[in-house]
Amino acid sequence: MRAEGVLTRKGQRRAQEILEATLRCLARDGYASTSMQRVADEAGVGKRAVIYYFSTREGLFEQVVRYVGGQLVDSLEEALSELDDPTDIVEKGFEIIWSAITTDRALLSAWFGLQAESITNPELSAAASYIAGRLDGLVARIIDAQMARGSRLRIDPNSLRVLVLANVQGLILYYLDRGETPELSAAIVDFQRFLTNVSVPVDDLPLSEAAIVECAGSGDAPGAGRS
Amino acid sequence: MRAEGVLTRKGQRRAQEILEATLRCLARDGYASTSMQRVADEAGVGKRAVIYYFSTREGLFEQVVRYVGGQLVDSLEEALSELDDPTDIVEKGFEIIWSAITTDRALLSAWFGLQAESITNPELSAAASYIAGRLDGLVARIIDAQMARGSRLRIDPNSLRVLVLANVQGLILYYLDRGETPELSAAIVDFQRFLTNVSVPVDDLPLSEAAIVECAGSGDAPGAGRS
Amino acid sequence: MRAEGVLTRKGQRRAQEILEATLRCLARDGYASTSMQRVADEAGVGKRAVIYYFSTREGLFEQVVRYVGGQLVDSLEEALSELDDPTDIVEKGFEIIWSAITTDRALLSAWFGLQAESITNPELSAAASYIAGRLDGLVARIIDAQMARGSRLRIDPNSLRVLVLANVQGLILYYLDRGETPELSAAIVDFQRFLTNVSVPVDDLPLSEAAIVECAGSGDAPGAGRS
Amino acid sequence: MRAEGVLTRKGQRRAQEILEATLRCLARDGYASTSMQRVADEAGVGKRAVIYYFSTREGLFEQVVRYVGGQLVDSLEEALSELDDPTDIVEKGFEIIWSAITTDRALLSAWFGLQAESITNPELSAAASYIAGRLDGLVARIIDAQMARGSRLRIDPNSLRVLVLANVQGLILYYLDRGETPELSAAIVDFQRFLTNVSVPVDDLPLSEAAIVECAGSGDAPGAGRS
DNA sequence: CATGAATGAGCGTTCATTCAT
DNA sequence: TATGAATGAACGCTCATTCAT
Repeated sequence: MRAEGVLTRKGQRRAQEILEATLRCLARDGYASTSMQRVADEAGVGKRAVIYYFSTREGLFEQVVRYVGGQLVDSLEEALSELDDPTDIVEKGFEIIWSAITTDRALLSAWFGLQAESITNPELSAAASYIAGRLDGLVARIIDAQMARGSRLRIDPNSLRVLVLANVQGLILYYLDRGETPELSAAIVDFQRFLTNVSVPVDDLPLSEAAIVECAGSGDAPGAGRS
Repeated sequence: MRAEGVLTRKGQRRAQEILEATLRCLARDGYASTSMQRVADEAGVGKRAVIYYFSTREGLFEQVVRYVGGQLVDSLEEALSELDDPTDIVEKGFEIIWSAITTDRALLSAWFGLQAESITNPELSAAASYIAGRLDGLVARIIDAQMARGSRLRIDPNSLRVLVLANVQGLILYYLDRGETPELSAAIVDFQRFLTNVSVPVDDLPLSEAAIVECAGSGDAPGAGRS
Repeated sequence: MRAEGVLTRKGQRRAQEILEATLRCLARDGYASTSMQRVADEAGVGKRAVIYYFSTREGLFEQVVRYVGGQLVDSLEEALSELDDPTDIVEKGFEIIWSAITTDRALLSAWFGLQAESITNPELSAAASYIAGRLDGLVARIIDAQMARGSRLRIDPNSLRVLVLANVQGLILYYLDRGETPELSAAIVDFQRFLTNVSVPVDDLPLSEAAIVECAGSGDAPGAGRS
Repeated sequence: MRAEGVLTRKGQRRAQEILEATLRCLARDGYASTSMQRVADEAGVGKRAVIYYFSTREGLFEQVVRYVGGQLVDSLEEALSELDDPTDIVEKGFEIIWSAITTDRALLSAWFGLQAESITNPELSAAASYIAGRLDGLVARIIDAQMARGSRLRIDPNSLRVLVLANVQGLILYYLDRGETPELSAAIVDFQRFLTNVSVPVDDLPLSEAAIVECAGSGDAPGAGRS
């Protein structure tokens, strides 16, 4: 692939246009139906040009994921960097991710498609890991920052990191499958509560009853039937 | 697609063989490289037979997911039906799912590939929802059973159901991405602990300190650095 | 092929229906686009039934040609049998053939399609020869009848027979290619005049030698029998 | 279809080879048995190449007919252009056509197959008309040349043109159906004689009126131009 | 730097035909 | 007698990719 550093001005613009055309195609037609030909047509260039800039279909999608996924994590990082309060971080982070999901179903298709493919196609692993890696780092840094700020965690930080990532991905998949159901909203709230309560401000010790109770569930939940 | 009800004895056997050949191909070559031709060769039949029984590539994979996914949930259901203790259920369930994952990476590829596709391709939604739906029902039934047995939940049962499903899927994705890392193992243990403690035996009330502490984290975690 | 003699009453009716459905298809879709499936749909029977009665596609078309072509020649024969005057015969014959053509373009498609195929596919020769053979016999009989009636021909009767057949087929092809142009009409009139004048009423003799020689034939032809 | 103007040198050579391979296949296997695959094998190229250059089976045969038919008419034109005497023209023309037929039964199969198909398939009309049109023009030009040279015709020139074409096609069909029988040979001789005598050298006049009228045409035809 | 020509692989369709009942 | 199930062959389309300029 022609790395984006060895291109002329015009070439960069062109590559950019193709990338954006690809996103429009993904949003409209889905992952499997987005062929190089369609992308080329959408971008108003020859199919050959797409190949010239991105070599292969995989290469194209890899760049798309890097491009849009990167933007997502960038905005996450920027938004979260200004926050201190764990509760804020959790809420703000979810808000950003959620709006990205709602806005850009196409990216998700590309992302999960890539992830699924990467299970058996090692060529794609790198691309698939890119976003995951950045998210991973982001979460890790937040956790570290919290700890540096004096919070104590009721859970191993690495384990917490994994759980955060797994929940984000799992909840997204749930959303993609069934849409924004009430129980999903409730689950998100509960997960946020879990995150909030898992970190213990250093001056709150010893543990208060309230914190413990809120950790695992809302007070009114016990005994409620399934709707 | 020739639904599996309008086939002769031989036809059913044949369809079955093709399904199993498809699994072998998926396991060996991955999702993208598994063509109808390869499946046909693997099954020792003509390509035309594959098309005859499953119409399209998507149709084939849909059936594969239904077939293997169904078996997975079947065995889960059977294994869990004999268990009473929440802790046992949680452990046993994870054990079964995990062994299925380890054994059958191919299924997962098909499953997540389908899920990714179904985001934008409505034809596949049904198939993608099938396993999710069965898992959903299974989890719901377990929760109901627990409640019927007198347990109280510290969390809304629907929310719990969503969280369980999201964590299972999220942790699987994590596993697929990075393999079986120590932090993943730790996260699973922590999630299992969360599940165990979220349900309160009716005779344990009022809440003991111990339960609370165990709910969110191991006692030795606080203060630990990232490894 | 299940010859039409070994069928039940119902079977004969069925075969007949299929034959007629085939004609409708030929007229509507043309030779190449008339598949067993389409014929079956048109006839409202299963595709397998078509095969049952006519074995192969070629077999079906062979029967169609025999059926409709036979009817054409039948009507020709009947109409011409009542005529005496050469001029009448020629005019009447052309009229009948021409109306058949105009009416049943489909038959022509089948006929010429078959003829074209039979050039390289010996299986079809028999069918292709059938109509040609009957036409041939018809023309020969007319010529013989004329001669028996005392006419002398200015041309060898076998040669005449061939020229009649060739002109009929050639003019039909011309018509199929360009439609009913003025020059075609003129050519037909001229050909009819040629036919009319090629036979010399016995009581017209002697005839100017020059005319005979220049007009159309070798001097030794008159009076020669069919070989 | 990739018109033969937008190809590279190599591409033109390739298309040519495929065309010639098609002819060999037609000659060997016949029209119906000549599949794109067989043509590809015969030409030693991939099936895909055949499709690339000719798009469809029909397209391929269309080009074959244009190619070989064109060559036939070319050689006819060239050979006839040097001749003056009507008798020579008639004889030479038939000789050339006849040798082409004898040599290349395959072409005829393709030609008449196309003609038959074109009756109901308008896509093929153009191709079917191509040869017919060229032959038509050739005959017309010969007739005009004869008239320009001072010959008078005993028949309307347009009518004559149609009759020539119809007889050529009709006699070819006869030949294809029964082979080279003695009566066919006789008919050809008679037809040639008809052609020879239909044109009256200007210095032969006056001619016996009777001969003119009886021989072949309406009295008002001679001298009429083509409409 | 950029592109048109060309190609191999795969897919899904129609078609004719055979198998088995 | 009649028919549904099954299959091999071919076709023509899209796709991704390579060749050659």
